[in-house]
Amino acid sequence: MSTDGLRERKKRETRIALSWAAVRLVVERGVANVKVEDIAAEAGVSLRTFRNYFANKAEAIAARHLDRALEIAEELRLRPAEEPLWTAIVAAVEDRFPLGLANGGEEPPDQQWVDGVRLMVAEPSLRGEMLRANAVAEVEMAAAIAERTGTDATRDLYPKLVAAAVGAAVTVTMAHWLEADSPLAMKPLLRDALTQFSAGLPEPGPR
Amino acid sequence: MSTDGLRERKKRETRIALSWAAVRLVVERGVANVKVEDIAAEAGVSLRTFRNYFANKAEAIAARHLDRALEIAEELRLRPAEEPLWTAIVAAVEDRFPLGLANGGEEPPDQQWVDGVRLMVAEPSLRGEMLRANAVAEVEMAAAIAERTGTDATRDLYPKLVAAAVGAAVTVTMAHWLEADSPLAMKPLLRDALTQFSAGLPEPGPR
DNA sequence: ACGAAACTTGCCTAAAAGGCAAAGTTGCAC
DNA sequence: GTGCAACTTTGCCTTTTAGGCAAGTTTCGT
Repeated sequence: MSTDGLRERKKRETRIALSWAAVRLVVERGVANVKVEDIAAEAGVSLRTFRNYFANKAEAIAARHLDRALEIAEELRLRPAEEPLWTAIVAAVEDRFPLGLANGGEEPPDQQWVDGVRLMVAEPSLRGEMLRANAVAEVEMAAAIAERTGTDATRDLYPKLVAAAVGAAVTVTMAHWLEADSPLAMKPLLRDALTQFSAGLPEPGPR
Repeated sequence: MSTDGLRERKKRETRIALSWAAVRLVVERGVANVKVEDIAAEAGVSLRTFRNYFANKAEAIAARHLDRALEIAEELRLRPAEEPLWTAIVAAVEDRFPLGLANGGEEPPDQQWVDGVRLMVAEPSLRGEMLRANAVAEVEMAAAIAERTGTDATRDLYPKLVAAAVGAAVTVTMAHWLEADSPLAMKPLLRDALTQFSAGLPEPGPR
């Protein structure tokens, strides 16, 4: 999956170094107090090189998010073809989601980090960029779904709708999670959101 | 709905003038060949005033989209409370959607305009901003849905999921429509997308 | 009609953005 | 291994964006 020669590997490493540097600095100091120059310096490359990789701060920051979303699509492709669609989707998401959000999803993220992330995702430009990342990944996701269901990624609405539902489930879950005062468990929320999308969202009966 | 005194009205007018100017110029010339200064000039205000209204080009352009999305949420609130949720949603969307996309949805948009719009929405920064506009409107939408269904906009996932589904339906439909070679009718697509979200997205049976 | 509040504008500085070409690396064929 | 082609990094440079601040105008409420 990654013996592409030195050149490719270095490039990926630089890209990741830059985007992690961006995230770290912004979570620490707030987006307004980080210059692109700082990010480049932190990652050990020139400002001009930063611009070869990313058009702006937001894109650099959202790159981690994008990569994760693409991995979910990739994972979906790797799942056995016999597996029912939604089973595969839930598995793919839960598998690859342990969000690069914090370190690797291992240790419980400390409060300072969470606060920083909250501030970060509240930033308008960032939100847009993360949503865009979702949209990019949804194209891959839709293609994977089309393959798996024998639908047509170009002409049919279905695979696009499912892909969009997955993206929406992830987005809504993260938002809900970040808004909650008491720390919620992420996985059950995610599973719940995906299940509701797959099963439909009929109006809840009058109590 | 709009006798808010001169000040408010002028402000709204300026905002709209600016964002239409932005859209027109960008559709004509492409986003790279339009300076913020040009937009301000076209709308008859100073560059500095532009910046009082919008942080950047993308935001100005997406403002039309945002306003439309907010109107849909507003319309949902106005619908009779007895109407079933999804009936009301479909009606609200179809009612307010005749996309400011072209003139007002009346005349069939001419080819040059459609091409321009295609280029415009292909622009990465623009896509992000439009998605962000959706997200902003979805908050309102979720609140309206929560009211209507007796759920809690803060604690429950349901209203957020439905709002996200509406946003996704609109986005997917527009993308699908813009990608199609032959001109498709928008309304049936929209209705179809919404219906699928409400009813669920089970894997299509093997043919 | 008058003062408070809000809006517009110009001025100014810092930062972002991106074209271009020189210098440095890596990959590949021989 | 050598050498050339392709790609990457970097510095330099110019234009554009972004936004703080304060002076001048317009609108609002009483």
